[in-house]
Amino acid sequence: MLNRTRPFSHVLEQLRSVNLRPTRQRLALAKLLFEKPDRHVTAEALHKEAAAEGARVSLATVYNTLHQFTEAGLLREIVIGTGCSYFDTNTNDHHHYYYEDTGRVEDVPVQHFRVVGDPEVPEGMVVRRVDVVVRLGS
Amino acid sequence: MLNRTRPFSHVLEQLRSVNLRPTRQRLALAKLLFEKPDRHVTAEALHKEAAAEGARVSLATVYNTLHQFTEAGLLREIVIGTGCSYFDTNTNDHHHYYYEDTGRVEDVPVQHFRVVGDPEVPEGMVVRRVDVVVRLGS
DNA sequence: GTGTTTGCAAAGTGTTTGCAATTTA
DNA sequence: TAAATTGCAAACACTTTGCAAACAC
Repeated sequence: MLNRTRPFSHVLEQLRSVNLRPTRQRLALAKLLFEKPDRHVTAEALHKEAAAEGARVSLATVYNTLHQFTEAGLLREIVIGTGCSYFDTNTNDHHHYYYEDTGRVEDVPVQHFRVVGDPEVPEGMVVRRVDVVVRLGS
Repeated sequence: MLNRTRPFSHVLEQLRSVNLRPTRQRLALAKLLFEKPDRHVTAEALHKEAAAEGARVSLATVYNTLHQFTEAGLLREIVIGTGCSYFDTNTNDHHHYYYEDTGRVEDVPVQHFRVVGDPEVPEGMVVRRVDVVVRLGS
């Protein structure tokens, strides 16, 4: 079993390397995000979580921080419905289950499910990413 | 080569079968959607297209109609960014290219690109759909 | 005529932005 | 102290909704 928790020193380094100051807000959010492995959070959810812990962070800052962390390579943004974005703490190549009833997002164990073949990309185009979402109902 | 254009009589039948009256607006939109094969439209784009043809259809009606057609099985809704929904006239199982620069959506020829493996779905859950989006940049 | 559909304008939702006050290095 | 960051409230983009007038059968 791989431990997917990201060491905190690594988070700090990565923030430094993109010139993001480790402010109280960013540290609080980073703790919530990276102390447990494989999280999939929405901005709203993370905001509530922070509030529940007593960390005062405005919703606007949560949005800004999630995007800054994404640009720094600490998070991956995934879009599932038009409703809202999810942010995934696992930045490795992998796919997702989406539970339509609860809105929950989970990683698909990559060995069980793969995309094969060459997508024959048009001249001058590059594959930036392949997103796979398995929509589950009951 | 498969002709993916949907015969108009079929559209009419399908509307009847779900108790949607073939109104002027629905017919105009259906013409725009199904007279060419493999279209990927947003509500805004379809609205503009209708206006350009002189068909007066309100944006609210375009939204309603797209959803009604989707429920009737004539369209498939695809989500790519949080921005907006695309509606695809190809309801067969297939995947999509997304051109990040232009926002254009295109079908991936299915023989070039497949998803393999068993997604090991949790107890009581059913795979409703697997969405694959290949994001292209330059 | 009766029930359906439309269009408008208003409301809704998730997200972004402008800017003064605050914090960090 | 200079530059970065925050929080608020307003702005935003896309979408949905309530309701009276218009339409289809």
